Amino acid sequence: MKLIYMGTPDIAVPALNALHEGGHEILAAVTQPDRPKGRGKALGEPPVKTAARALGIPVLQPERVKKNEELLETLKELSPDVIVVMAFGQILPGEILTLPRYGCVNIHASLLPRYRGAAPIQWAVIDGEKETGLTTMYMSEGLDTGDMLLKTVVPIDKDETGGSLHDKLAKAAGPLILKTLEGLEEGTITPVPQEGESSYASMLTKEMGHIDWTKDAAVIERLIRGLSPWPGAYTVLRGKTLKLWRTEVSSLPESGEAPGTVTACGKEGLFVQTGNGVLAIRELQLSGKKRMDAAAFLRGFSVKAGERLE
RNA sequence: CGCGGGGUGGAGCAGUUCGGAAGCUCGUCGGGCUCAUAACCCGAAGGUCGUAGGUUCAAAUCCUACCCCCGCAA
Repeated sequence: MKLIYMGTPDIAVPALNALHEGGHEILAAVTQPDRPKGRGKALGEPPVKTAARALGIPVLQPERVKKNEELLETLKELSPDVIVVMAFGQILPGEILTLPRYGCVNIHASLLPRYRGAAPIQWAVIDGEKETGLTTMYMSEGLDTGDMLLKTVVPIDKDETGGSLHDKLAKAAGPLILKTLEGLEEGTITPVPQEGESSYASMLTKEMGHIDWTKDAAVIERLIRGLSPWPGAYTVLRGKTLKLWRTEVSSLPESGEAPGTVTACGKEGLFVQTGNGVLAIRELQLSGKKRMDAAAFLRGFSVKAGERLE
């Protein structure tokens, strides 16, 4: 099919490549404008732009897509059969949604109608879900509310992080979108309205990662996994940010001390009392330092039992 | 020029203020003790102190430039 691809971050790259390899004619890739990023201030281009250029696909980077006559005209001239959207980052106006013959198809990283919205992957981990997946759907003007086409189910492992799940889903998106387009062309897919329990996965913020030690150890452990590697979960040790990368719920008995208190530290790691249970810190990173395992950290930085994490 | 921390044997760090012997906790190797051990005791190897210049009798330490890593912010 002749299509236009809209997407921005890493997760949208494999699907673009798959469409290209699958023999579809990609008329253009629409992505967000280059923005300053990184430590310096250098202008960085969205991953989808990099990927599209590598494939020789023209790139469009409108500042915004709503009320953008120029963009609308360009899209009309290209006359795509379908527009495929994955993690584009902007809401598409009705004029665009109805433009292609087969409409606009979105790839969403959850099993809809659950986890609509911006950060479905991380929230699935944080909530302790056993599985999640991808859903392709027709786009409507609501947020991830359109009729569903196909799904792929992906299990969530015990040690799954937001990052690892992100990668799994990104890979799975290619085959799913190819199958979806094939089905649309052959008329073998019946769109299904979203019914049943829906939920919304709000955007992640840095502040979410500030650990509340009064929570259950299991809840904190999942939060740390879900927010890894971005935006990361952290606590504060002696006034410095201490990121926690890997933890385990410990079987050690509770100390009876206040939540956030370090109860023991040694080769096995750092143990922290939570609101319910003890959490063992395996891998961490102090502000300005590299990420390292707890044993290495303790060799150069002595933490005493009884210290508080805030 | 967005703000800030840092580069010291294989790992994590101290030492830099106020120049003057390369140190700590581990790891590795050898030996000892032990029924045994990730425990304990004794010993050893291993370092261009990020790079390049400069100041000095003398630089990890002071000055200049550059490279690299990381936290915040986006």
